[in-house]
Amino acid sequence: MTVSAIPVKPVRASPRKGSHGGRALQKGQQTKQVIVDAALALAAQIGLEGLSIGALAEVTQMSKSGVFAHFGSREELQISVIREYYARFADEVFFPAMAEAQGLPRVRALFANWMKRVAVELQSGCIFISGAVEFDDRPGPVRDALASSVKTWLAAMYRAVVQAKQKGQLHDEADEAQMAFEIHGLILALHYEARFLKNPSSIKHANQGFENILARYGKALVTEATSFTKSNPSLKE
Amino acid sequence: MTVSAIPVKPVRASPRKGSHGGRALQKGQQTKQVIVDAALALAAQIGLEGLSIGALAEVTQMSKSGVFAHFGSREELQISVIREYYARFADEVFFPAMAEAQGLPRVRALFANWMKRVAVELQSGCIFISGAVEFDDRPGPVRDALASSVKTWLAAMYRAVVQAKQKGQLHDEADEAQMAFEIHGLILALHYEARFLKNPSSIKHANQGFENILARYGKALVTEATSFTKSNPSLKE
DNA sequence: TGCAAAATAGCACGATCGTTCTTTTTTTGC
DNA sequence: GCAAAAAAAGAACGATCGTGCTATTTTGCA
Repeated sequence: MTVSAIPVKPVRASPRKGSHGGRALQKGQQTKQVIVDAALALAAQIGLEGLSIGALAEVTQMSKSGVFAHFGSREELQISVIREYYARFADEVFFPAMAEAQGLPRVRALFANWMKRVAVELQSGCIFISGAVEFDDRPGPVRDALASSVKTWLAAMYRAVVQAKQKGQLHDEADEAQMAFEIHGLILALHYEARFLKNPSSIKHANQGFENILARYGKALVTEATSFTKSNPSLKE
Repeated sequence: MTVSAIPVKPVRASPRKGSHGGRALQKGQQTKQVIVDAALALAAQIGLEGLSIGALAEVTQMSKSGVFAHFGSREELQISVIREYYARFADEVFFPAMAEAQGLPRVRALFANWMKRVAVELQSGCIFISGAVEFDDRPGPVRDALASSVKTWLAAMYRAVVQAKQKGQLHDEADEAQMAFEIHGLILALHYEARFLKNPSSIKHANQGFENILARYGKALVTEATSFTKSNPSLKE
């Protein structure tokens, strides 16, 4: 298959990485990273199942066997892609939000970062969503890796909601799992309606939906007075 | 690929269909229907892109070329599957709900039927969802057929919401498109969390989410007094 | 009952797939 | 700079894919 993408030259020989002399990656690790990067871009477009070693070799201007040797199997390649995707997702969505105070501010930040990322993925595609469809009844290590990544993220979002309730920022009857479920639905609807149906008002609807959820579960007037614990957020709280 | 499914014997020769002599389908149309049925089951499991003529021939115990001849191309087969899926969806979800009175009763019926169908599809898979992911940036007639089917259904749901508002059953500020978007999100989250993540409380969350939406957009007390126009629902209103 | 037409089978094609094995090239440590 | 080790290439494999072509079988109608 001819993939319309700009070829990515593998590093031919880069003796030391950059100028600051942190242990440079071995050559093999360098090119493996190049391959995984290309694979991630490819998988975002056409899905994890659409990932082919041949197409990947073409993009990276390597031989099929050269690409293959880094992973040993296609499944291992797919799992590497999932790990890479998860790492980037955490960097862009999760960690920045941890700088916000526990409770509603952090919930808002998590959602805002999530939205920001999905907005980008309306062009490139999201493998947490496409992968879920591709592997929803195909057991195996790839599915396991994907499900575990997704669960970790959703659990983080859920924890933030629980903390908001513990801080008294939500109604006493508010069901945290229910709230997390509805938020997840907004993101999925955004992805579906914007990316597939090309409906341009989806972003607005997703944001409005989030405000609606906050209005329903939150206590009416505390929305603005919650910046008191912005001190020293631990990454695993 | 070996598909673990019970083979479906094609009709060998059935001179007349049943006893009541309505114009029986030509033999060709009969087997075509058998193939499409099998293809629908297969596509629900592994996606429209996973549909292969070889696997289909195996399941229907025909030759590859025999199967192929009915469609002329794989794309045409996929489109046939989409049409069949759409027809069944309309029969199970849309038409029964049209028996309910315009307004909230019909909105409730549409959602309830939708839920009922998705609950079944938690085993088999939904090609409106998997297809959207597979074809979200793959232009062509298959994508067109799929998008048009989905849009038709979502528009029907939207119309029902609009009618509810026209009947004064929703707040004056209620945004119908917003409400339809949020409902769609609930269904998508249900499908994702139940089918992929195997989360058993998803159905409860989806139903609760729907009640939450109604509570937010509806006028508080009219929920029960809305059975006055149950007379003669036209199918295209 | 026979005959044209429709339906199905059989076979082959080029392409692509993941993977294995062997050989060549490049990198690395001394 | 040399030798050992690592990385990459090359070629081939069996399988499966969609599709075209030509036979064969089955059907529907006079």
